[in-house]
Amino acid sequence: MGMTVRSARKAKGHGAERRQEILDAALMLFAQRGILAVSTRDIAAATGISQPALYAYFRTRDEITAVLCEQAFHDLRTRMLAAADHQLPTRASFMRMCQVYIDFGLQQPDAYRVAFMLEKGGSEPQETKARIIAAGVESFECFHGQVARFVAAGMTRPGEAVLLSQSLWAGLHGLVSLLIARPGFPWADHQVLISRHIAALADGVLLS
Amino acid sequence: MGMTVRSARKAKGHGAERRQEILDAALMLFAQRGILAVSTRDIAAATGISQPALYAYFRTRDEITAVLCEQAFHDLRTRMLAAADHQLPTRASFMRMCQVYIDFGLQQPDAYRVAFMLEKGGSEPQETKARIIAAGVESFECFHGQVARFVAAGMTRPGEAVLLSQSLWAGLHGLVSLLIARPGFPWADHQVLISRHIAALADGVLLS
DNA sequence: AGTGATAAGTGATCACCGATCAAATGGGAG
DNA sequence: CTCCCATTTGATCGGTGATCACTTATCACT
Repeated sequence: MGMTVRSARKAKGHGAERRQEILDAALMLFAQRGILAVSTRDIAAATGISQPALYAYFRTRDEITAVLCEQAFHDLRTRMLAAADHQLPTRASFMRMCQVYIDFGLQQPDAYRVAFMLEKGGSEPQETKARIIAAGVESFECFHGQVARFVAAGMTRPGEAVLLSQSLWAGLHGLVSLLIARPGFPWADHQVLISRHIAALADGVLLS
Repeated sequence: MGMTVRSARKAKGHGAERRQEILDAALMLFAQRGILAVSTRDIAAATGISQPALYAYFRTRDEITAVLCEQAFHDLRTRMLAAADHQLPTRASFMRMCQVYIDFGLQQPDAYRVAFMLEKGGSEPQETKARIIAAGVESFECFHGQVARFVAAGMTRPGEAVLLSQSLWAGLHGLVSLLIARPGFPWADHQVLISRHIAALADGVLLS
């Protein structure tokens, strides 16, 4: 039955590779059915191993989502840095930065959900939770560094840079999280709404 | 044993009252332990009935949260209408409206979470889900009505009113949801951050 | 009062979940 | 060939949401 998959797996499986296979399978299932609807047994079956074997690579189910989250945030940092490189701090580059953030959220909704929208679990995954928050903080600091460039260029309205960054981040997050969480809402055209939103944020943060 | 509670319950229990008792107990537990950490058995025990009895009043666990959500949104509409009554559309009243929304979210974080931040459940609580979204839409329309007053007064930047409303709503939601979902983040002082955020939103929406 | 229909509540149970355990498996060193 | 140890597994634990058949209490009507 599962022999073919099993034997194929056994050929390789140097540990680290297997770990990544699990992550790949989990990511696919998360995107496909939604995070909460995927069980450890599903992930194991999709990977071609038994359910207890997962726990040799991850201490808990939440750790799988946490690692996926970290990977996604590494991607976000990469994107933001790539978009900012060699760009003068103009209003256009400000809006481009905002666009990068929103695109990231809409293209990786599950990672975004885990990072910023997930319910505080009842138990105490303190350490796992801390990793997710740390990944978010790291990305925010990258974001903050970008905003600081505009502050340093004297382009922003008065206020501490950290206040501007957090406010702007909240403004971006609001649209991303609502579009993700409530796709059934009677939204205006996404592109129009996003560009109008970014323009409003720019008007709120930058000097006119 | 549980006799005292049982007999006390049985004295009353006209159905509708019991239903509200369940809602009250659930709301308390949700606020106390977090939504996901409360089981139907917990709610039943707190109400003084057995767990299957819940299903005589609510078809599923999610319906309990949905009803609580509807009640919370009724409260939000009441607050917004009360705050807007007899107010001229000035920049100050605009910011007051924003403050009302944010206060609501921070004071009723669990209801807010259910309404706007909850994960799309894997199964199909289509009808229950629809009720939550409908409650959210209803509140948004109230919100939109308020924004429309500022548009009609010619105070806003160009753009369709619905675009402005959705963008502004997203801006407010972003701060509320992040403050709720990530209390451990190194936020700037809440009050300062909130007032700065509201000011930025006003600058982004209203004409200077 | 006695009786039967009706509503309400309950214990037992189902399938599933995340997580853990002792036992089985299988490839590499001697 | 044999031993060894890491890896993998079937079985199982406690807990979850939900459903079932059964008991209990209430009340209208003869």
